[in-house]
Amino acid sequence: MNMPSKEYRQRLIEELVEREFISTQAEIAEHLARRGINVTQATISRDVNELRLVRLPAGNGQHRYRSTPLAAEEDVVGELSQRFRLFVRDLDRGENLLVITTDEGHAAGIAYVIDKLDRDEIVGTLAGQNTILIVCRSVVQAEALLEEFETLLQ
Amino acid sequence: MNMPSKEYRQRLIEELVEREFISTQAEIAEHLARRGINVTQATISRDVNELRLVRLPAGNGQHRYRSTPLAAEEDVVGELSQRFRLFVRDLDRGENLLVITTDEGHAAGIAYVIDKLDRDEIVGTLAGQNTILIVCRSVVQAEALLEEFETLLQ
DNA sequence: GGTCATGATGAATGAATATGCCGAGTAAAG
DNA sequence: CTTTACTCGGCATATTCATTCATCATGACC
Repeated sequence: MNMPSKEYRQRLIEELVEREFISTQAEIAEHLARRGINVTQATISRDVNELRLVRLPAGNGQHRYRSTPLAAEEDVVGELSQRFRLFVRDLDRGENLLVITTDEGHAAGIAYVIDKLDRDEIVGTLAGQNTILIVCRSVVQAEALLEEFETLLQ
Repeated sequence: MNMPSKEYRQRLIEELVEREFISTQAEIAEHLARRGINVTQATISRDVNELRLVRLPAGNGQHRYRSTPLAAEEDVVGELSQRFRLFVRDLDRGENLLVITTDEGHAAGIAYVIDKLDRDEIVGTLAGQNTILIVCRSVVQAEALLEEFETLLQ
């Protein structure tokens, strides 16, 4: 019925909460209305749920809606870190090698994702059933990469 | 007045929400009560605010309090379905076969998980790079299984 | 002692959010 | 052209959360 689709509206909401200090769903509805999108709070509530937005207390009685990393699925890095979180068991470094232990059977999948990164410092990857070996150009680069991955995994 | 201080109570709350799946403040109050700490929802509300806890939507209408939206997710069936969503592209049925299309390289991983289910109605699974073939005992069972999987993915 | 200020809390209530139910629209199947 | 199945979203309401107001306890001060 409405040309501006649900998807479009939700994208606007995501942008909105990052750009502005939004503390209620009614407020979101107002902003959308100014853009010509008229929906009720009920709809916003459903959107907020699907987008997995969060109402973060400021500690002083104020609140602000924020998106969470858990919601960022379009974002490549976000998605990547999700997948990693799920399947990567362990990270280790030895010389210029990184060893990643994964859930059984997932090594090939993770390795494929890593290959797609097409990083210069990675010479190549080798995947077994639950282990990936990443060969880096240098020890220093291996360390840097390890740290980067660990950050991704928090 | 109360021996168990406000500070102590708040520490308990922080532990609690990380350890258990808590979705309302009333629930928090219950748990505390079992530990002999009797406070009302009003107090919990103030605590939640001061601790800056967050009520994170699971995307399916459920909520869980978390100490930070950035916190790692390690548990829960609800999140397992999330994992599948990331990797399962498509579900299809033909006769007594289910065909699952996955992200490139992930077929083996998903197939392994399915194998571990050890379901009677599954005769066996066959995984390529991005496709899994599940052979069921009967057409009816294939249909039921498909529906079950689809429910998991919502 | 009394008085004042402060902080924690509950009861009641107001504000904000979630949801059951229904109808409209749409697409696929028959 | 029906029927069926789904998705979306409004309305009304239920649920959940925040806040106001009053009370009690504590400590500082005179």
